[in-house]
Amino acid sequence: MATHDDKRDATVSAEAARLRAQIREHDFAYYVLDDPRIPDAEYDRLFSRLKEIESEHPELVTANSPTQRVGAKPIGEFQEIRHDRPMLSLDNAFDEVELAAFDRRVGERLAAAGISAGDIEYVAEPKLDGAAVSLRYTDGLLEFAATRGDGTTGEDVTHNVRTIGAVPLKLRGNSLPPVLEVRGEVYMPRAGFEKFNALAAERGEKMLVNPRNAASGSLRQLDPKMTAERPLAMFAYGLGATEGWQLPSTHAEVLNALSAFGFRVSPDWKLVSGIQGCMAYYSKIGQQRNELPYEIDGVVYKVNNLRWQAELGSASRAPRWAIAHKFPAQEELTIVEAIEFQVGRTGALTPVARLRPVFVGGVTVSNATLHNIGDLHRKDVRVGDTVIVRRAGDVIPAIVKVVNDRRPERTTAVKLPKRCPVCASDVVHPEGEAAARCVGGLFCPAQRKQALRHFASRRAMDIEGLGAKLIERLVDGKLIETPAELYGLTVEQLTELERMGAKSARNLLDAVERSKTTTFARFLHALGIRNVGEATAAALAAHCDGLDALRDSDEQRLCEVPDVGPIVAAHVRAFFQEPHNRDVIDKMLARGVRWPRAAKPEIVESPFTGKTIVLTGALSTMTRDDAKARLLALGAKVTGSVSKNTDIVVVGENPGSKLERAQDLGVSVMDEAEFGRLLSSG
DNA sequence: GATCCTCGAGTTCC
DNA sequence: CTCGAGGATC
Repeated sequence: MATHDDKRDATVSAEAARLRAQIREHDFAYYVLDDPRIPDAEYDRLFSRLKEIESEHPELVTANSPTQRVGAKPIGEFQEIRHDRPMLSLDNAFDEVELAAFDRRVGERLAAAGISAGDIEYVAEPKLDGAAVSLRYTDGLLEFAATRGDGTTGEDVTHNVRTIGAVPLKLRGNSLPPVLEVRGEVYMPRAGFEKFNALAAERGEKMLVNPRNAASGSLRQLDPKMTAERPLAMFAYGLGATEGWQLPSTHAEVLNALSAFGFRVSPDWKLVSGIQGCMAYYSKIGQQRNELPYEIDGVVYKVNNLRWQAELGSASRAPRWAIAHKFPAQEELTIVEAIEFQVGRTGALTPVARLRPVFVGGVTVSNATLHNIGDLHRKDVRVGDTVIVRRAGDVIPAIVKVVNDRRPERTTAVKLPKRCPVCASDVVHPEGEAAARCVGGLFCPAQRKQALRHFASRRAMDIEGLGAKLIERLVDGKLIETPAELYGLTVEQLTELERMGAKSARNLLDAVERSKTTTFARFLHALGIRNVGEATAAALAAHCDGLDALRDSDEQRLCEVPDVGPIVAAHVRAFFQEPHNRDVIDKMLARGVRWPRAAKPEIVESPFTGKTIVLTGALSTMTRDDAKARLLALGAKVTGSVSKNTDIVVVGENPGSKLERAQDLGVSVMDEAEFGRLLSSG
């Protein structure tokens, strides 16, 4: 029966080969082309069938089989690998002047060699923030992978690189070179980074600091199983040593050849000409920077002509034919010079780090909030610490983490002050709450000033020109203590202040006068009752028949108002029970603050009526506030965050994360043009 | 009791 | 914008 078995084995072996080819094709489509051809379940089926065959016929297992990406065992330590051709780093240019100097040097050197180049042609591509690797293929099979190391000798990370889906274990194509060394960047896509961290946080496991560290850290795992779980990818960008292969004549052709071999090459590379071309590319990529699916720290320009590259050669550390044009860093190191506590309107104590000024993401940052005492202790930031400051997609600087190795000796953890730094009242920190608070209330000058600022703010009483600075002077000058006194100010009083002439005084009084006529909702909002913001104030105003009714409502009645529960009701009730508050309100009313009963606005039927709408990005024809007001008038509900209850997301210029979230949830999205059309039609 | 959805509050720099 | 927490809902 030997012949029968032979025949069967041959069939099985053929099936295994066929499965491998199929899986390789699907890997290529998925990881390299980013264009999956079959459902995951179907892929899994092919994969488990191959595993099944291989476990029944171990003799059929090949080293480059897709099942062998994660090798058997963790390694003990990294072996050294010497690069046949050194892995050089790149010189940096930080501005146009340095770039022009590079371009000029290239032109001069070529001219010296008798080459008249004119406007030099460069291949421009994004510079990824990851870890550089060199992959050696012999006869089309991945032999080993090494890190850059010192450029001459790197570490053998083959076991880890094999686990990366975008790295072919076997090259595509028919005529494969006997030896091909491919240089590329291993990186972690942003989405993968975020997903990994979300999962790690959920499981209480260690989180990754940023995608860059994540990539190089992942390559230095001893156990390839760990690396396999990291969502890594690779872009190929160049060649090392090659044997038995006819080199193309330009770098652009090299990139195309790498694509043909089955590597993923940056889809954003471009041929540009001269400095103008480079600068145009730089600003275009710079604009896209935050939307790219991976993190970059600049762009790279390489002389396209390979013969010219050879002519230019290399200095000791870096080639003369390429340069990295860096973006301003989005993450920088700096030193914490002090940690202070600010007191907010509600008495909340917020720790703020005063930083040695540092240039991050295009601006100089000197302050960063630490949110609350819990956050401060979790990060354990201390005075004198070196910290990583980030100003990424979001605008607000944040302290990412402390660099522990650089902590000076004899530092102590920051303690929550026992007394308010402004008024010396007690500080309480209720169990289970994030915020610690000064109990001083309006006795505390900080809280009083913040309360007044809130009262005058645009979305409350909208007193033009009355900002933080002026309030500070009015309170310190004992001209006002509560909002009621605002409505009794005189020109004579005001002009006694430093640098306050008759004209400025008149302007302020006019603004105060204008604010007297307002709406019930704005007035309620302006009072600054705890947990009563704009929306809740509007709900209270709509539900209660005037101030007198609201003043005397008990908690049960208040709870009938939508969005009001026992906690908010208690705050509202307590506010109006307080004699001082009643007094201040009465004074304001006596001095002319009023809200003419607005006729219930006729709701115009429109495509937005009854819909829940979220606005994101900047609109060109109106402000977001205007858009919101018009939508409200059409009977729509405007909220701040996208959820599955959202009907429409209106997207302006530079939309934030809300657009992404809308796409995730399948919420319908509308651009400004369409939005404007529907608004005017309604 | 858990989960989802909103709202409120606090914050940075130009 | 982000976090925390109150309210609503299942």
